[in-house]
Amino acid sequence: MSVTIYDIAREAGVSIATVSRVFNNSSSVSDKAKGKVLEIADRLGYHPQAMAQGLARKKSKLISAIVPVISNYFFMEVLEGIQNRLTELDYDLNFYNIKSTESIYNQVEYTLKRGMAEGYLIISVHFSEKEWSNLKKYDVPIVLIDEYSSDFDSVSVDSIEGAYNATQYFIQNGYNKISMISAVPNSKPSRDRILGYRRALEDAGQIVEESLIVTGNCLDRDGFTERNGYEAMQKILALDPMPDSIFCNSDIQAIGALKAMQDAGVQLPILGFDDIEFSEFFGLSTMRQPMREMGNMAVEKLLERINNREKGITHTVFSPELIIRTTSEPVNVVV
Amino acid sequence: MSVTIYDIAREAGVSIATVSRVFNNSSSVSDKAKGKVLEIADRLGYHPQAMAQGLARKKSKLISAIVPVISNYFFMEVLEGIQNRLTELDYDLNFYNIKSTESIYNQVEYTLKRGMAEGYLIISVHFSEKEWSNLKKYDVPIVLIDEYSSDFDSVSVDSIEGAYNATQYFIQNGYNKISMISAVPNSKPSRDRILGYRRALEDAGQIVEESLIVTGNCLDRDGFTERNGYEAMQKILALDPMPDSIFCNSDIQAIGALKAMQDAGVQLPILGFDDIEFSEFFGLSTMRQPMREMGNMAVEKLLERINNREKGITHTVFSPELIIRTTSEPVNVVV
DNA sequence: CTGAAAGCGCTTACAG
DNA sequence: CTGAAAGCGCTTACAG
Repeated sequence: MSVTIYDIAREAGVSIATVSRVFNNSSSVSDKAKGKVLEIADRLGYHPQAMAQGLARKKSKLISAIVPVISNYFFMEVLEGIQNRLTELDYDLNFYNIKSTESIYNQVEYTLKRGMAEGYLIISVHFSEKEWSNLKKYDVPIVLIDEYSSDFDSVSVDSIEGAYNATQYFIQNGYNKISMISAVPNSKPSRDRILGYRRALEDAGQIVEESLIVTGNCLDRDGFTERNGYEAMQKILALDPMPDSIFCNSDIQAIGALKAMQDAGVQLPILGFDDIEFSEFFGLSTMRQPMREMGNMAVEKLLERINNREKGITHTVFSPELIIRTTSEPVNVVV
Repeated sequence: MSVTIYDIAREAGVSIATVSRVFNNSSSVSDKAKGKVLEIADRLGYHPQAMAQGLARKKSKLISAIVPVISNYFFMEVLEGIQNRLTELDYDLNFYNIKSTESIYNQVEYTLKRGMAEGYLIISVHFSEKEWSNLKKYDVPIVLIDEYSSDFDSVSVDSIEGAYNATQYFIQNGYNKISMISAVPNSKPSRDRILGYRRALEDAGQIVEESLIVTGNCLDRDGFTERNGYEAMQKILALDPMPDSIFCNSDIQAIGALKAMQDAGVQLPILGFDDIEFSEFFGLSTMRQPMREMGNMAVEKLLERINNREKGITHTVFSPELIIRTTSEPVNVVV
């Protein structure tokens, strides 16, 4: 059996309270007692048990992250930011991958109810305002990442602004038949990016042609895949007349689009969204989302919320940053 | 304050034991009592608290995964396999990202000591046999993934065999100046793959030229990056005479290598290792590691171990599978 | 089928 | 600086 506070108290000839104290270095303990306890604890390989501490303290030092699917560059990088900040703060991270076979809402609710963590980070899951406010009743600290609800703190990127600026970049460079590769319509980021694209065109006095907004047939992961981008680009290439440039929903789709262009022997300027690790390598121009920073910031907010349940709800919105590399240039260098 | 078993017992006019029983559907409870408890629990939003259950049961329903760095395709896919199997089994997953700034051994040891989880999955971390056996003293269920120690259960892929077969593929197709892109020498998988490469050449009576085994200058992530592959390929292209084919340590490096070839306007047959999601899309021929399956299998083993601490230690080794797409062909189609 | 009670391993006022 | 004691929220023989 594992060694407990009792074992080491007995051996050291002190009370369990004293043992507990040396491991919490809370109130003062005589050097003598401390030394003895530490020595014995080390010899016996003792370590406080997280669950018991959690119960007694009524806090688990545990944060849960809930993501739709782990193997996606965006989540991965956000998660890395989260995890790094959390270890610095001596918190553990546990995470839940939403299963696509069951109701997302139920899964999130279930996780929240279990009450294992002190707080929750919910990434890229989209609910109606009604659903979000339903979740409020669990009265547990939550911060949303890449999503918005007036009921919870959130950190996200301004997709509309990003799409607007990306589109404007093309406009300012003289393009006037700008196509957009989008994703599934019920994806919030995708909708916002379409919105930004539209506004930029309208503000420039260009008309918005619905036929220029396309997505691929493969709708896995809401369409955020190379395959989707490849298919979307094939559709674009079949357009007559062809667009003169492409703003793409996500880098991963842009990479697929680049391949489609290459296979077709065509080169159109293209700009992505995200700036995943691959992008720099491929020379992909893009709107960068500061993913790790978002993860960090979300942790910060969550901890503040945990320490002060009453503070006002805040929403942090990062402005994405336009990164011009080669693919957005007139004669781009495809991979 | 959150509602407890006491609140609902009081309201239902039963003992806390009864309440507990309905939530464990262990022994029998009268339908009447059960109904009342359930109704009240639902109304009050009650749910058993994981930590208290953990303490009382002396098991946490929690498994920890320890990985060197989360944002890497290999880990991601393995993690996904793990997570999926775990939710099916109603276990939670929490994970630790090893920080590169501190001793890996200390970090692992610390995590083990905390004793929060019922078992641990340790992925791709390399220790000496001495270090591994040191860890044995914590007497906690552990299974290793992509790593080997005689002290613990493990699941991995036969890198030597994989490299052997990949190299042999080129040999059988008439190549006789096969180059290899490797990674840092202290990476076990890389070492094994070099070994397999060597043996295949030797068995075929070809001499092994050390100058043909190259890696890039960028050693982040042990060299498993596009950049490293790009740099390595540049070195290979500078060789005189040039090799006639390339076996590459990892798909991610192979993607970098493909780009280097393209930038140089050269096409040499190349074969990777891993079969990450990108690979199919790029037409990359490769030795597939069944990453998700490995994750699944590791979970299976860990649970068996948890339920039977005394069973014999086993090592499961998957044979990687040769996937021929286009890049290994004489005139390959680079992206 | 059900309750009283002990126990899981720790923390933390409280009193000294 | 230190101990006795209550409490964290649940589970589980034990007895009925």
